[in-house]
Amino acid sequence: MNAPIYINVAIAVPIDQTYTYQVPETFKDSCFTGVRVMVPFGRQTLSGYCLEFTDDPPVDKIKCIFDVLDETPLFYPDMVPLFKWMARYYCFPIGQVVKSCLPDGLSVITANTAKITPAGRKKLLSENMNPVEQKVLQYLDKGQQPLKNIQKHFKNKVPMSCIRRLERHLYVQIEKKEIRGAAAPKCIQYARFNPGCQFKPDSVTSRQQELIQMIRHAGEISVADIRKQGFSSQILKTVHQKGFLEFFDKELYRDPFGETIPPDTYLPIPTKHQATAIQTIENRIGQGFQVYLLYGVTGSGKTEVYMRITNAAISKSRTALILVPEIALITQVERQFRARFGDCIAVLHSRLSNGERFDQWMRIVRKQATIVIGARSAIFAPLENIGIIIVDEEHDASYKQSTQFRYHGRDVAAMRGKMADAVVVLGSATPSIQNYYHGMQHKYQILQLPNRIHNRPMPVIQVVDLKQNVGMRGMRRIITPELEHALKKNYENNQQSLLFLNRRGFATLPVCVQCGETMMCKNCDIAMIFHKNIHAYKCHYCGFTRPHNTQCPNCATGELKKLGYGTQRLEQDVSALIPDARVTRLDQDTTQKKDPLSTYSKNCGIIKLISWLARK
DNA sequence: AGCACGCCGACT
DNA sequence: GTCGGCGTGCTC
Ligand SMILES: [Zn+2]
Ligand SMILES: [Zn+2]
Repeated sequence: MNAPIYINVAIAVPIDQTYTYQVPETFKDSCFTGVRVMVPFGRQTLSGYCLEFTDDPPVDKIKCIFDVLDETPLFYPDMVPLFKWMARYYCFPIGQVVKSCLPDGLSVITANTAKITPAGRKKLLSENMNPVEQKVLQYLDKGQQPLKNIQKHFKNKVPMSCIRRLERHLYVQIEKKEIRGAAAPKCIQYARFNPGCQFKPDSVTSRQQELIQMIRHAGEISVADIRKQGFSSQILKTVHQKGFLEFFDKELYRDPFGETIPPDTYLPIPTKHQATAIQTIENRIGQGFQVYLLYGVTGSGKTEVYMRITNAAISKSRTALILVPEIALITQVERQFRARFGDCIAVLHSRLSNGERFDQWMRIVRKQATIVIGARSAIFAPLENIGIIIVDEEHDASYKQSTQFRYHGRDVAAMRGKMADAVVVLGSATPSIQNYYHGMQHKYQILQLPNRIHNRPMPVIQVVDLKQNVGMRGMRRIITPELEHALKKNYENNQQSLLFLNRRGFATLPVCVQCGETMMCKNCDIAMIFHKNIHAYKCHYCGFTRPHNTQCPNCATGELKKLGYGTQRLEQDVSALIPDARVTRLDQDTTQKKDPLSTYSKNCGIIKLISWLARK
């Protein structure tokens, strides 16, 4: 008789505790740290995460797990101490910590689902029944529904007791149902010639023979491609039934960017400071935990340092994790890394679809990707044996999650690095005070890149006091003579100009000509912004809109004057100022696409990017 | 978070 | 009596 196996399970409920379950013999070979398990929890059945094995159960009454949901663990055991640390440090229930660290769309939800019974259908015909119950039965007659949906459908007007009464009278049956998340590896059906068959050309029609020839020629080909070549699904079915070809599923890797990037052909020679930084970090990889603060001015070539030290980690058989604050920047960094490292890169960020994110996650778990580039949540990527964690633009506030589980990506990075004996590199041209202090205290080591690459001079900065424009109207308040001159000079020299303005929209201040009040959002107490493209006022906080001809809500009759200067207006005015220049606006309204910076890096013509990139 | 239990007032 | 509203406590 083997000793019973116990596991500690974290369940995504707001309870600051794990629970111990027994693993029955049937699951002893499939239950690992990092898989999800279905467990009985009170009267419910929930999915939980297997965190660790244990020998001594804390209480006497130990239940058994019902099922193991994953073949492959979703994370490696070395994440468990990090989960526990985060749960304590950020005061967040451990089950929900684990849940928020894993990609969305995996959670299996079990819902109490109500289903109408034959007796219920009969009752529905008899007509003499409580109207509320009748409505519920009619609703369920169209198909079974989770209890929550019933509540939602009837706007909480149906008391639970009513449903329970229906159950008691056996008009409905209530049982627990699993609703699986949508994210599963996307598979494509492929066909190939069945090598085991005895192919007799005279046993098929000429069209069927064409198909077989084509498939034999191709080796393997997706069913979708076969259909594209004009073969019907019927003919495919027939040939399959005759045993000449076989179908198989191939997992599709959804490349979020789908483009091939030519490899780097030459390596830039590092500057003296770069070389020192690279050497220092490289020597440390594999020698234990250390945080470096890479303090490099803009244009000093931090990315080159990142790539060199990533390469060092890879050649020491370790993995690398690169955190970038903005999704827009991920694309840039990814392109450079892909050019040097090829396909062993996974990308994780919030704009991937659940399916794409799941694919990337599993590529990392299966060690098909050893370099991960991503935004904040990528710090939880299931990499094993991490050699280096790089946090680019370390000072950036978007590393701090500001809802729910309020972790700080940069601090978690430091802790993960510490637990994994990895090297952590925090890069910034303007380090955060906290980390600079750590550097001064020699807790972190500061590496400086004081010069720009190729000894390019630092940009000339001229501060222009806008107070000199106080009396001006329209664009002259914003575009000073100095700026106009600089823009025109750039245009004549065939160079780009970038203009930054931290106000989205066209007019940012709708003021009533009659009473002088500013029109605020009725929900949010901030000014409504006029947007030219939708020709309406919009609240940037809640999205509430009002039509363009809205009258002052305060005095009800006053016209609104569109004051204040936003990016759309700047775009219009600059176009008027230099009519031949190509002007592109880059703000949240135009940046929704996955690759906003591509135009920026490709076009060397005369482009003005009027924008506010950094933060909403 | 669910879900039970239990107590109490408002109805048949 | 019974229904249902809500406060309290538990979940391996
Ligand atoms: Zn008014
Ligand atoms: Zn609003």
